[in-house]
Amino acid sequence: MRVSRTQAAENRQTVINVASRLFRERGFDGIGLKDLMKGAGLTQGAFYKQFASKEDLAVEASRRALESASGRWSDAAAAHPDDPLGAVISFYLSGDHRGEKLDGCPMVALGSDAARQGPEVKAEFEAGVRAHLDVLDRFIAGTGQEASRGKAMAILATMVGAVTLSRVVNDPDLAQALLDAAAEQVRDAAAA
Amino acid sequence: MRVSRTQAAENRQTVINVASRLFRERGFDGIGLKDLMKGAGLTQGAFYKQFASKEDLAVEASRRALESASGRWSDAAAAHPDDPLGAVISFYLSGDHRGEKLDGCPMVALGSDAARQGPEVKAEFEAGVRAHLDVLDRFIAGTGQEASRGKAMAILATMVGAVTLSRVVNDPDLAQALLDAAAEQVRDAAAA
DNA sequence: TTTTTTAGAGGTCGATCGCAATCTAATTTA
DNA sequence: TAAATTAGATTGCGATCGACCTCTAAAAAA
Repeated sequence: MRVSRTQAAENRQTVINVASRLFRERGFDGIGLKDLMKGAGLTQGAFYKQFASKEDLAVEASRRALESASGRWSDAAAAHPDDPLGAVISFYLSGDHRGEKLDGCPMVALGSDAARQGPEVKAEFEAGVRAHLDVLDRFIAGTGQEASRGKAMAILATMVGAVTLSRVVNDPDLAQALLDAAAEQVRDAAAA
Repeated sequence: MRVSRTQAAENRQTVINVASRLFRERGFDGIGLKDLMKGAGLTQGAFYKQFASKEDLAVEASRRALESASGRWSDAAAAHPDDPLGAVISFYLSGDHRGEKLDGCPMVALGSDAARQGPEVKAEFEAGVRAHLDVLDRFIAGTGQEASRGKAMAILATMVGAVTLSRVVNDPDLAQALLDAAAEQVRDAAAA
């Protein structure tokens, strides 16, 4: 089935979008190309006309997921001009976000996996980390840009760690307590 | 080749130990039973005499890894009675620990993976999280046990998140900055 | 107590059977 | 015609299991 040039380009984007979600849900090793393509409404044979390899797709999907994630941060902040940082904290450290395995933060969903990937995937994560830090920087009560950068790093680490931990425990109360404790510390740190 | 009862028990422990390391290095899905057993000096056929399934082994290996990890915290603290918390922070948020994929913290190495596992694996991680929190609790300048628990949770989240992030980026300077920023915030939080 | 049996635990090797990633030939239509 | 997609083939590894073997450990017999 031949498809128009623009349609083909759309298909490519669809595959990347689907992959960015399914990788988050099941891990890079947890989903095969067949299911991945099926999720995009295509068959596996079409894969290698669009991507060089599964790792190539992992790179594209990582970029897409990270961009989407930092975009959500910017959006949340923009929607609450009175307290942009508070808005980011509230949504990120929420029970809802804990449950959002598919669309949630890729640093949480794929952090351990990304640490085992090649430099190209890591480069995407590195860019994503920097983008998130930039968003935080903008809203932190910082004395100088250097002090602010350090605060942003600690805050990002706390947030990522809290959601990660909240997902590896069964007890919902413990999970919520972890999120709450992190939120409190992050608010303090940002204000200090 | 039949072996003695104690030898068999030893073999079982060896498999668990090897698995606790290889799972951390390559993820639950990243290593097969054949290589796992080879690492223990046995053949794959012996596996099902000792374990019901790969998931069964994942549970045992998770427990082993978490116990070892919280043990390291206790040991580090015990070795520095003057500043137990500082000792834990220094070793955990070090460049060395960042590079210790095999023996490092399982919450970092397997956090994303564990979130996708069944409740039995998560139960081991939950117990591990609680054990780590207990160690922190003991050394935090806390007003009451409740305030201290919250602090411990935020500190643990920050530490886990920082090492995770430090491993998903390529740039060693950024990685170190993340660890340093987390260490500073954690020290402040513990003293507050 | 000492010897002899014997059940079966713990092991090896190899088979199964499905799914993985990857590539090629054929099909379709812009 | 030629680009885009497909179905199907290939090749290899995944978890799991079964047949068989060896000897330990515990019971039975001396």
